[in-house]
Amino acid sequence: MRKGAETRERILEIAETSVLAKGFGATSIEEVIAEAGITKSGFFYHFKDKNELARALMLRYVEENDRIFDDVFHRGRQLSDDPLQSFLITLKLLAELMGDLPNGHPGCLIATFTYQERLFDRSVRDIATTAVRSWNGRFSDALNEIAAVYPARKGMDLEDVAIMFSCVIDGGIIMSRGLGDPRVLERQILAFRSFVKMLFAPAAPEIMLPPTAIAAE
Amino acid sequence: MRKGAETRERILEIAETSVLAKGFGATSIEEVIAEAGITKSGFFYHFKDKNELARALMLRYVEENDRIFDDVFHRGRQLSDDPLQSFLITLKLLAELMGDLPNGHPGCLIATFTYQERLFDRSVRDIATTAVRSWNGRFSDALNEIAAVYPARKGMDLEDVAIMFSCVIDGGIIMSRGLGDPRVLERQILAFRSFVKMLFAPAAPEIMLPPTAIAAE
DNA sequence: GTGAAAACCATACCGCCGGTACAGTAGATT
DNA sequence: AATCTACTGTACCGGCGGTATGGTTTTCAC
Repeated sequence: MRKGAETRERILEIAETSVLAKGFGATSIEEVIAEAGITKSGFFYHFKDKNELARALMLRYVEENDRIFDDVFHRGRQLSDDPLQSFLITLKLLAELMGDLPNGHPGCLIATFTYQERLFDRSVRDIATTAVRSWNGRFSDALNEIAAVYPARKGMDLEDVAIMFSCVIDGGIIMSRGLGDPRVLERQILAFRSFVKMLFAPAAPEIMLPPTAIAAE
Repeated sequence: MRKGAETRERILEIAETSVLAKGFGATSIEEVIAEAGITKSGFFYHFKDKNELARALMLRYVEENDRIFDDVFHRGRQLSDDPLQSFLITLKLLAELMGDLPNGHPGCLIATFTYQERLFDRSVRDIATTAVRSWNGRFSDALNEIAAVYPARKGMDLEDVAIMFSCVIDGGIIMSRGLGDPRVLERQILAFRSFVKMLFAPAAPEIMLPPTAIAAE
């Protein structure tokens, strides 16, 4: 029982690394089981086919990410009562988190999967869509809370700004890899953070940095 | 000779569509040749192995993208002498271009390939890296030209802003697919455009829209 | 400690695919 | 007429996803 969960977890860990490096289609079960030290029968005991592996990978990734966002948003709210400061702190914490990864961000499973959608059935894609919507909703809520206190610049849809954050993260991961510089992602999140600051503090930036701000520079 | 180039092009077109939908590893040569109406021997006459197909796809994609950027930057410069207006027009043209695609953007080959790097040899990856650097350089140059005329906000590295545009495009493509809404990409480019406007026109937005601006709203 | 369920292993097999090899050919070019 | 281009046809190899089936060990509940 516990041992079964451990093996399952090990399979998922190995598979995720491979998927993020070669893609799902090029990730062979044989290779995964070789690294996990089990047999093919052992693999198919845990996952009835490759699609179920995909679904499990997706679920695992989404849950892990939810935990991270929960944590970082929670700490942001703890460190300031002001919604803007709170969000800026959250962004800084996230940037630090990304920057502290030794070999850069391992990659976003959602991104890989959207570029291989034809390989999965609807259930897998639905998990991804739901997760993305929920994360965007989180950012959107945070921005709307800020806008209720501070007047936002006109002509900017906050929903689009929320989605842009997801774009910057996924794009930042790709650019980090493509340019071979792991720090790009961290810098991108901080650049986005600066834009958020600009968005809500157009005229007098000094006013926007009350002494309650802790992590905000 | 001409016929050979035509067949080669047809193979590349079919392969690219498949790669963007299923990934490179899951794109089978058999499937490509079936759709192209040729035999396996015919395929290997044009490409000595799958890696050479990857390289050809990459080169083709990079060249096509270069042409698009050449065109859209050129038109931007034609429509205004002011570097800021010129860049804003370019961004708007690009957004329109993306929005006019009937089924949304087909996908960025660079993005797929960076998520499948282990499948390709160095030459393919080098093409991608060089291309990304050159595009970022383009945006960076444009931003620096603007900064020479308009004072940019402090605390923002223009290099990061340039890279962010690439992030927004690649991220926007992923989000468009993931959310099932092709218009997300267009909206993201326009949102980034608004940020650029904010970056260089902090105090008085009205001044930044002289009558010379044509496409700028 | 025993019995049952969980967590595997061993073996054999199918069909598809990437890739190689090699021989042949229709049509355009020179 | 000879040559080159752009293929077709056939045959083969090994690896992989996936199925099937039967056996074995480990773990846990009672």
